[in-house]
Amino acid sequence: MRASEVREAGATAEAGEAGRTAPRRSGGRSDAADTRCRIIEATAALLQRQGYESTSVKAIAGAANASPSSVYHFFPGGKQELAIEAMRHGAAEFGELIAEGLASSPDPAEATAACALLLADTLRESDWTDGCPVAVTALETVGRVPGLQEAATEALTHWRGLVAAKLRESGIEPAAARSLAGTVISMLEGAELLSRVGGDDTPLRDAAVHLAQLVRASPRG
Amino acid sequence: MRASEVREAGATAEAGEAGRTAPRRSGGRSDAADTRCRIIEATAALLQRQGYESTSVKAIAGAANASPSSVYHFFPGGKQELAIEAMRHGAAEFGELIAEGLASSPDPAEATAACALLLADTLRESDWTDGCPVAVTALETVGRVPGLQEAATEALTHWRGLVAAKLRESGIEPAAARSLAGTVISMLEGAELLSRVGGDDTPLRDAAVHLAQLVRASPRG
DNA sequence: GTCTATAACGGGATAGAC
DNA sequence: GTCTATCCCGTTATAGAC
Repeated sequence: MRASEVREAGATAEAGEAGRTAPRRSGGRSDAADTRCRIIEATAALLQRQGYESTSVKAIAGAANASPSSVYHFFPGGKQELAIEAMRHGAAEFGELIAEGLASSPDPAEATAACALLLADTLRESDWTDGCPVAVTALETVGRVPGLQEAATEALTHWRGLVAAKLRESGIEPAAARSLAGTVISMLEGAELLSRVGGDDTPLRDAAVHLAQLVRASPRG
Repeated sequence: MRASEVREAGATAEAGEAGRTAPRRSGGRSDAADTRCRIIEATAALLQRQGYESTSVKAIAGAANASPSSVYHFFPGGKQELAIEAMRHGAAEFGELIAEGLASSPDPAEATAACALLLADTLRESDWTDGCPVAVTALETVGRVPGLQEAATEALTHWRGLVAAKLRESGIEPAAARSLAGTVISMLEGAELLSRVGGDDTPLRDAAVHLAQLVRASPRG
């Protein structure tokens, strides 16, 4: 989900109370699957911005233009089940963003730097709200909501795999590629944290430079 | 605050209900300043582990062996005011940890790596609970609790300053030192996130290797 | 300064009509 | 499937006794 879409969804939910009570034309795209999808997307956006504890089921329902009981209808496991599914959804989209950055150049150093710059642009253009969809929720619930921790670990592993594949394609040794890819994800996560908290994308831009340096210096890079 | 102290404090609070209701001998160290201090330390420990939203005033009072109204007595601004002060407290201690790591070697590359390894040990030995005292709370409340965001920014800036000073001492050019120091903090934050979520200190250990590489390659390093 | 008690509110979750 | 209404609980914060 792009930042603009998130903002639109939020605005619609806030301003569109009339739309919720008014009968919806049945020829539209508002079938069950669509409602379920809206709930997941709204949850993903809220988790990305506020994390798990600050996001109420009521707020999710409001943002998705649905009633709280609809949420429990589609997700009998309640907030936890929904959050897990939403995290997977957000993680997949974030993975596409990383893949887009990696694909921007055949040179692995430039591609890695491009990832950091892409995150910097996305974050700044969203007024420092659209960061990693996993970080806040994962840190908040580590050791206390196993399903979320598992989903977060899968996401981080997947992203690392994307980077590692790019590094290996470029001739970097598999063991070095794996380790370096983990460091790339660590750096992106940390720099995004600093950029978001400070309201300044310098950390992500510096990360781009230093990541490129690291990749260039790696064996067979 | 060390991990062992945190655990002791928690255990005391849970098992020591009798101690709370029993009259305390007035010759002890339980004066007002001490109670206030216990509240701050308990809050810092809980913020570090669970973040802001998951930490209730009741839980803080329990962990500090005090009553909720004592909390409001010392911190009329309520949870926010207390959290800000606790974050500053935790940030100062974390700064000492970083300084300890930096002081462990005259070589800036080894010193930086030592920081990452020190965090890895601290985190693992605390069963992945004692991470950065700022990260969770800062991410959770970014854009919504300005005082906390400000305290977090101050902490991150301070830590970066510690690293930058070490780099400059070693002859690295000031501009490069500043930028590289920011990247060091980014990497530590990100690697700690990955280590904590994954329950595996490999990211922090890999970060140690790659940070040392970066510092060695920096101009005049 | 610390206690007990409670107000005021919002949270997650459920029941049953339609 | 979606709505309205509601239950129960935990939360922040305050009041007043001691």
